[in-house]
Amino acid sequence: MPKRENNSGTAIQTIRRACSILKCFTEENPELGVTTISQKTGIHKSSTSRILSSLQNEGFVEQNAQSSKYRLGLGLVSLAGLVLERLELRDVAQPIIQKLARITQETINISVLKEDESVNIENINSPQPIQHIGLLGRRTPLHCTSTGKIFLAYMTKDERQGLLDETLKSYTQYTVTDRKALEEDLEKIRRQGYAVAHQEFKEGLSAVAAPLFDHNGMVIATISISGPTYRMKKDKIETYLPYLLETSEEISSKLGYSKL
Amino acid sequence: MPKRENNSGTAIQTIRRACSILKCFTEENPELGVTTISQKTGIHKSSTSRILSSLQNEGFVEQNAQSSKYRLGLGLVSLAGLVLERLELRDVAQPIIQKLARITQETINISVLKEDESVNIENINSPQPIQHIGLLGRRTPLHCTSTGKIFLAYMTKDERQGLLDETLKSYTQYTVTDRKALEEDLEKIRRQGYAVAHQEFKEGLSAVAAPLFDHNGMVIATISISGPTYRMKKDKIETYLPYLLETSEEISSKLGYSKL
DNA sequence: CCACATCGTTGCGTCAGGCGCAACACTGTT
DNA sequence: AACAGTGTTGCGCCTGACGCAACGATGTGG
Repeated sequence: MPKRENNSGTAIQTIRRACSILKCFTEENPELGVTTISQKTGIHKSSTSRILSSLQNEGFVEQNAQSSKYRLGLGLVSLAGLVLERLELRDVAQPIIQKLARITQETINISVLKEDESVNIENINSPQPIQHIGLLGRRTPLHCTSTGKIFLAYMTKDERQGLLDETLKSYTQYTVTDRKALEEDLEKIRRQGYAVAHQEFKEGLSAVAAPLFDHNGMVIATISISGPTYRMKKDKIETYLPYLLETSEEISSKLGYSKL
Repeated sequence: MPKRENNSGTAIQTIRRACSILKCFTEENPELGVTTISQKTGIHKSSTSRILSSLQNEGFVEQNAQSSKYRLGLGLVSLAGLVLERLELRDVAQPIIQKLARITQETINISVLKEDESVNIENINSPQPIQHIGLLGRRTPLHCTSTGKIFLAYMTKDERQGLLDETLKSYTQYTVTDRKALEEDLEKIRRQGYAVAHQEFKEGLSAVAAPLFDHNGMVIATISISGPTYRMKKDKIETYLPYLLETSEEISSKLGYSKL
């Protein structure tokens, strides 16, 4: 048997396998067949079938009755709900950002830093039906998102070095891949207290983000407004900014932060 | 080795074990130690430790650096996000219910039926900080919640028989445990097109719910307003009702439902 | 301040349980 | 009707997950 199928170190294989199967499902491929999964993961078809069947018993995946393809199950939502509940931040922030959502009519996200990515833990989607940008739980890179740059800007240079890859991956023609240019951008973000990103991660997508501080003055999360680039021009962003900063300050102060 | 640790049939033990470990975590006990989990599940301490370690590699659990206790991880949120995204209903409903949340200032939930429980797939919490009633992913019983009674009311009697236990479990002194009384309640709910529950599931908790129909005229979900009983008196509910029904009709029509 | 209790982790040898193989039932296509 | 595709399932082999016990770390009470 091949020693390492996808990832790290010492762990129970069955669990590693089960997880790698779960991770096959994406936004683009929400339903997958046994054979496809088997190919993607390199796990034998029979094992794949058995693992899926086990996961189904637990409600982690469901099987489409007609196509007999599998998809992720509601059991995951229950567990994830507990994770989200643990984050007091979310309780505090939710009512407050509703006002911001109403004013801007754009998508609002709250994200936390998890390893070398930021993870959305709360989102209110824009009522304007363009594209769903604010998927709950979505992970995005740090160096090319407004949210991520906030995290980078408010950590020490050493921490930053540890998290960023050698070469900054380019996602669009606007992605900043030069280390020095990024550092300058971060310096500017620290000065002004917010971060902007235009199409640095995805074409046609723009966002503004501000930091959320806890009682220790640490940045524990970010709040961001995002929307299609054509709606998020400079003047529009300048209109939103005071509301964004007001909101972030209100949440931070409820988390026990004082500016002193 | 004992044949059945907790649940059904033929499945890979490691996965069943891993899942039963994950399911140890609750709202009341969000952080657990290896020994505690081992006792709860009946799995040997060493195996428990190894399984947790594997799950940690996958981001499904995290370990508190100080106490070295475990808690559920953000990796689950990413997967659950994909589940929620799959439900087009959620995209459609989210912008619409924001208006309802603003008007009522109470907690709004959207739930779907999953086996013999209803599962919250979307919630907007009340800005009034009393208690968090609308946990995402929370599962609630059918016969004593406004949401659940909607599902029961709009299914056939046979389906209902299949889902309800022999004896209706009593959660509070107000829980309807008499089969006949429940049927009468459901009949009333069908007539008026909404369901009310006062403290039937939890003391001090009240809610009103209405059905959401898809293009086939099937009830696929419910929308509910919930809050503390002292705020949800009869007159208050009557004030909310037209807004609730208007909202549910708006969502249903966007799902392709027409009243004809 | 040390003995003790309790925590979570880890080598080790064993054997149960997960594995790959191949045959299977089933569906939809040529 | 033959076929290529799906997902599922006995079967027997052998690997890999298991329980045991020892370990280091932590903290607690005498």
